[in-house]
Amino acid sequence: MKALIVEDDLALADVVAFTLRRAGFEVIKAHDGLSALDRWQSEVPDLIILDLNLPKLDGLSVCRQIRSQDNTPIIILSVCGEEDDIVCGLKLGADDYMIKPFSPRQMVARAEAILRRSGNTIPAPGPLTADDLTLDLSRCQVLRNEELLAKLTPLECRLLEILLLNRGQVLLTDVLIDHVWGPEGGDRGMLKQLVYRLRRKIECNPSQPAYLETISGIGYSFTRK
Amino acid sequence: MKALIVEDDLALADVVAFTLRRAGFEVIKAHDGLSALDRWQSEVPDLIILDLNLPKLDGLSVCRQIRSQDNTPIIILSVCGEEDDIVCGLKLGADDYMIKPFSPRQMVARAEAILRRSGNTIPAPGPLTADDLTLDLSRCQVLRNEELLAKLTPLECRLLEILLLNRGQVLLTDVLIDHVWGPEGGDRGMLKQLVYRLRRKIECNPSQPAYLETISGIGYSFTRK
DNA sequence: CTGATTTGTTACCAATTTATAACCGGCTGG
DNA sequence: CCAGCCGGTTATAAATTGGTAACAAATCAG
Repeated sequence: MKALIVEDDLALADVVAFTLRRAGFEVIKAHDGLSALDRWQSEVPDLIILDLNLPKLDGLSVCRQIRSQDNTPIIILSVCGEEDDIVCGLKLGADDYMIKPFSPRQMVARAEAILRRSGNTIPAPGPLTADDLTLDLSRCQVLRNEELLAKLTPLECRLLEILLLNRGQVLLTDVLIDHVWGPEGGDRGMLKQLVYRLRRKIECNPSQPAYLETISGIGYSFTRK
Repeated sequence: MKALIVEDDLALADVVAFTLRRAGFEVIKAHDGLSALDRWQSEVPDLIILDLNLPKLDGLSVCRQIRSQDNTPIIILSVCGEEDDIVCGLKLGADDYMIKPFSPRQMVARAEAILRRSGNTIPAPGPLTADDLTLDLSRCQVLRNEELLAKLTPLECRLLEILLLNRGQVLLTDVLIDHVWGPEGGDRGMLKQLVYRLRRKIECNPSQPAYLETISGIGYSFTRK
């Protein structure tokens, strides 16, 4: 299941991308209206998340262009106070809308609802593994080589989840905070603390992490050695 | 006995499906009006649960179409505040209606009432077993190795039922609450209490449960050891 | 109506989880 | 150099959670 995110705010685009990836989507991005149409034609996504306020070509035009050719499900994003644009977008054939700011969970829920309506099946997220580690999300447990390594708390579980979903990539501190606590929910101190506790549970030698690497000043990364 | 569920909210459709299956129905689903008619013609269900608010073809139209050809029992679903639609649906020949949210039990009761009225017999659910335990739903009794272990109260019975139906899986507290008390019906305190009482009846050592495992912060699971 | 059973409510405790603050060493930019 | 930031560590406080118990309210059977 492939989703195209069209959003000029890079930070927001990242949050949306990670959230959808976690829900099992393959994600591609575009940061202006023209490249959005490019990507749409070349990649043929199953779902489009479309910001209305875009450089080069505004979201409503993108919406109209796409609708003139097929009915790929579209969720439009808009800031509070632009109700007219939303109505306009829905008239142009968009399937749903969301007002910024919104919670990642809400977005996944809407995306799934729309795909369901358009007759698609929702991908089932498989077990998360990396190297010899496996994360059992339903039980909040980490296994190493099939055997129980540690029981995680709900927050630790969410942190490890997003790290594993994006293993090998560097995740910005803000992105991590957003995913674990939601918008307006956490700060760097709390993340520092959470990383520390997670390392103590999953690293053999927590002071010299083998899995959870620090990228100073940027964020963290789950590295496959 | 075959039931067709027409509902675009997949989560709700699942709950309804689950409930009817437990009551002994074979269940098929449709998520929009058009496919509902398809399924109805191809599967010839004995009962239809029909949401009114549907994509592609609305519930009232579906109802009219079906009634124009035969009188398969129909229960319509509607959200609070759409009384007009319900009246309209009943005029079109629907047999009963329910306002969302509703409890699963209520739905089974209505379904059985309608089938009884139309001269059908109601299926008898089979016994549920796991490990050496057997739950006799009709008598609210738990057997261990064929002999009586405990008499359960109706609520305890419903709790054990959903746990056994999903043995090995982790069930979220909210899911359990919904199944036992219905939406808007219970809270975590009541569930905690119910689990406590159930454990005292079925566990050899209630303070170190062998069957009913706690997944802290998440929910419970019936584990087969 | 009476008594037993079932269910809901409240309180308490222990354990766990999460938040907050303080300290330290290293690095960096001025 | 050094002031400030960053990240790791430690300690402690606050909040949450789950188990237990006692009791009140509701329900049900005789």
